[in-house]
Amino acid sequence: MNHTEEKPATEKSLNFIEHIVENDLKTEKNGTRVHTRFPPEPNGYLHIGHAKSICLNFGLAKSYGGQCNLRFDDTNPITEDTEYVEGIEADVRWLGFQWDNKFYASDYFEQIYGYAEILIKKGLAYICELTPEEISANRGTPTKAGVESPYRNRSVVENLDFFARMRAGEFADGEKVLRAKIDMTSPNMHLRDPILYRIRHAHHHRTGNAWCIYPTYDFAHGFCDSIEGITHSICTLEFEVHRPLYDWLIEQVEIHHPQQIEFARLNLTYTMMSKRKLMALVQNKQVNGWDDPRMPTIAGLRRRGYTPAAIQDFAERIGVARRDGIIDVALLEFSIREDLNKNANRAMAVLEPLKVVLTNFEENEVKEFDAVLNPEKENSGTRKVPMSRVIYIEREDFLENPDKNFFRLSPSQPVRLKHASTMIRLQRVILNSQGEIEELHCQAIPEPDYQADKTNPKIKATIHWVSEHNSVEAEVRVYDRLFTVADLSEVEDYTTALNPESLKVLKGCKLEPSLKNVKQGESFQFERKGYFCVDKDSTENDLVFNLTVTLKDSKGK
RNA sequence: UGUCCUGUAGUGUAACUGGCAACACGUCUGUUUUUGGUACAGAAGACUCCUGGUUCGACCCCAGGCGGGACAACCA
Repeated sequence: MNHTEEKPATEKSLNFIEHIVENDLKTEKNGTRVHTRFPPEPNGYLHIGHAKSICLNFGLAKSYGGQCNLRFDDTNPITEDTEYVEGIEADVRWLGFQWDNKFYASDYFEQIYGYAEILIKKGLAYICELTPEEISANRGTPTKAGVESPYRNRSVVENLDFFARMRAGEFADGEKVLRAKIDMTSPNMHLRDPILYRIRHAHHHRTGNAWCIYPTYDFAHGFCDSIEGITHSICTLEFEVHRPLYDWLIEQVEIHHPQQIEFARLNLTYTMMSKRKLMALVQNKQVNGWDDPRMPTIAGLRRRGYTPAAIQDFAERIGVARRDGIIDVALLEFSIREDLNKNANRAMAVLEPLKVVLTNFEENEVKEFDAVLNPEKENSGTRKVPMSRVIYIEREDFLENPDKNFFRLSPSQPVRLKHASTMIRLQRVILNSQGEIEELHCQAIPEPDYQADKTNPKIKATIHWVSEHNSVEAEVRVYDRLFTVADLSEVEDYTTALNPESLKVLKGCKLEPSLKNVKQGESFQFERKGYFCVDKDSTENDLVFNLTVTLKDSKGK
């Protein structure tokens, strides 16, 4: 049977944007072209919400044989920096996408300036000398019309002259702006003579000091789309009210008219998605940088052990629509578990060790077992696991006074040691001076011997373990959600919702010998615990692992 | 007391031109299992926001309500 071909497109339901694209293709609105773009502002790092947009834009181009540009929306020199453009490029590539072209809004500053002159000549733009406060006051409110600027009806000649002198640097910041002349009574605030150009004597990360006036987002964005021949300009819902202005500007200048389409931004439970607030978390040291594994940034997710495949799968599953909502973070966790279950090799690691002496082992006796690397993957191979007189098991896997639902080791219940075909039966509990359990003495019984004696209790559980012999010590960072509240939009001050237990550093964890020579970024399933990856802080002698996500746990149900 | 957008199982997304409301996650059962994982089988869960209209037939079209969101940066 041949499984090479994809499912026919008709079997897959389309999202509303795909419906639009297919219809445009059918009517040849843009010929056979589909051209999208991902337009980040280089003023911060990308997060999982951006990943949704990246998957959407690049994905659309891919599935319809089109192109997708990466375009940095760098119209505000005071917040932008090359550090961020580099980070963004790395993140997009890491996610698995390659842009057809890389552009910057600043590439078009000269052309955009020309469009401004066209508008002025058409009597559709003017130089306004009101202060920011006056402009704001004159704009009115959504329910109250604005009033026209006294500078609104200057002559074209005067406007052209002032505009040239603005560019020449004759005026200070804020002294003058270029405004569109549209309608101060429009119910859409964005049509009340929006600002097109402002004076900013600031160094731009790409154009240096060539300009001291910069176009606003509204003025630049549609023109950039148009110049690049974008067919579908996809953005989030908050730009919906900007669309009439987007359309108006392009119509006045009479150039290629891309279609702006808005979709609902991603919201995730227990996750904050505001770039500004994420920046604050970093600056206030509530996390350890943009790539802190608790951060929803691409860099954070990468360090946490998330894979591009899992993030793409997640983006696919959540779909695209226009209604606002909030996705359960459990869906993201499902995507990464599904990927890692299939692809991560298994290893045994005891995070909170309890020493167990196997009393029937000789002092230097070592047995060795073969353990499969990944039971979900054919021919994944095996690794050697040694067993010696002293082993460690997870503290939580032993209970002196268990209830009915406890399946693991207890005074009356032996357990199997995974991969070892060996049962251990408790002989003695050794307490320290505080009366706490210090170590266990157990008898090790090979499985055939154990099963041969029909009076032995039925084995109910198999636990992981690590022998002292050749074991590796490591630090393991166990993460929990950064916030305690599911819907952060309902919290006035997010700092009150921070989870004090979002990071637990476990030291002295015992790992099996196969984990001795791991590489940074490598992922493993620590059997029965979860998926962990090697952190960048890891060195040859001091291993550090991050919890990516725990295994699903139905204990106690 | 404006304009625009938006209401479908707990969550998210489908349902093409008006024709049995489907899929995924989550939840719950069971089977298998040397991971309380995975896999497999199954279940519960929706007056499709409400009221009326058009129609043989409405999640879909129309009217009116109600709920949620966006918009008043020289940010994007």
